[in-house]
Amino acid sequence: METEMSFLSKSSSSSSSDDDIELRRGPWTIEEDKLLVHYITNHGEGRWNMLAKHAGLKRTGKSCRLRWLNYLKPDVKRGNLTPQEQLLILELHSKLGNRWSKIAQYLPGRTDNEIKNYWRTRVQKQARNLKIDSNSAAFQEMIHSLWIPRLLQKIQSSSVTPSIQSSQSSTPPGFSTSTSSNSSSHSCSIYNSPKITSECPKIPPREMDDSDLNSFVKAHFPFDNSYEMDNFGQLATGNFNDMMDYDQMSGDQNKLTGDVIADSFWSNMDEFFYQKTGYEQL
DNA sequence: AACGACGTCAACCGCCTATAC
DNA sequence: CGTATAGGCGGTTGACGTCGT
Repeated sequence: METEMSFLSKSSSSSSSDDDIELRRGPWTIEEDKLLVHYITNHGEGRWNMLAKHAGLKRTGKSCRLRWLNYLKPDVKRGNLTPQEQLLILELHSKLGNRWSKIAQYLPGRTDNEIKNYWRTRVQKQARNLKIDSNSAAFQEMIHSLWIPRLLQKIQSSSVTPSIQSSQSSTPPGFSTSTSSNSSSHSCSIYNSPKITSECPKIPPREMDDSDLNSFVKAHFPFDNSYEMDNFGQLATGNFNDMMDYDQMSGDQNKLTGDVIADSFWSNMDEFFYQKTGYEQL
């Protein structure tokens, strides 16, 4: 790690002129993380350039801010996105486009960076494989008529597993827990699929303000941190102590819960597309 | 075992906007 | 009003891990 560290002369920066210290770049060390967390715990966040200096970090304010928001902040969630979260991202992206920070506002504990990475590595990959422009109407259609119903189905079928089963309240509104016999044909008209259940989340109209979006998300994707913690246990491991043993958390627990669902979902997706569309797989 | 291809994701870059002066 | 600075955002990069051959 340390060997990859590079430096940047601060003299080129217009934001500070007092000394010509070299700024570190590249991966953060545990020591740097500790300094940053300790400083923010005692003094709060903000004024990042000053913070970096006072915390004794040879980093730009921007770098500190990013490290804190995307990694160190206690409520940052780790682990694969749950099907609910994936569903919400698909929905919100269709409304908001590449406004990642806006989308992230509706996914507690998830960062814009994470959502952006998810979109580029998972969703855009599928578009590439299908040779469809991910911004095209055809791809949007694909998402709404195939992916989203499939995700809803996944959510529903996994509602009997511990990952989705609510420990204290009910299944989130918008997701049926009904054990009705024809659940396998579950789909939703709003996604241009042939069959309807009234429990599907309704896509808000194209033009929405923040309160519209908030209402939609609250009504249909009501997972907050406590809900996620209840249901996914170690999945939400965003505190500093846990962060300090990331070696331990690589895999085991995650694979027991939401990750299984997410992994199998994506691993099945290629096959699913092929069946539904006849598109050649690459 | 070695190697290359590919996927993931943390981190950086450059631009834009808001705010202070 | 104009300029400087900080913060925020989306796009991109590159290190590293995994998988297939």
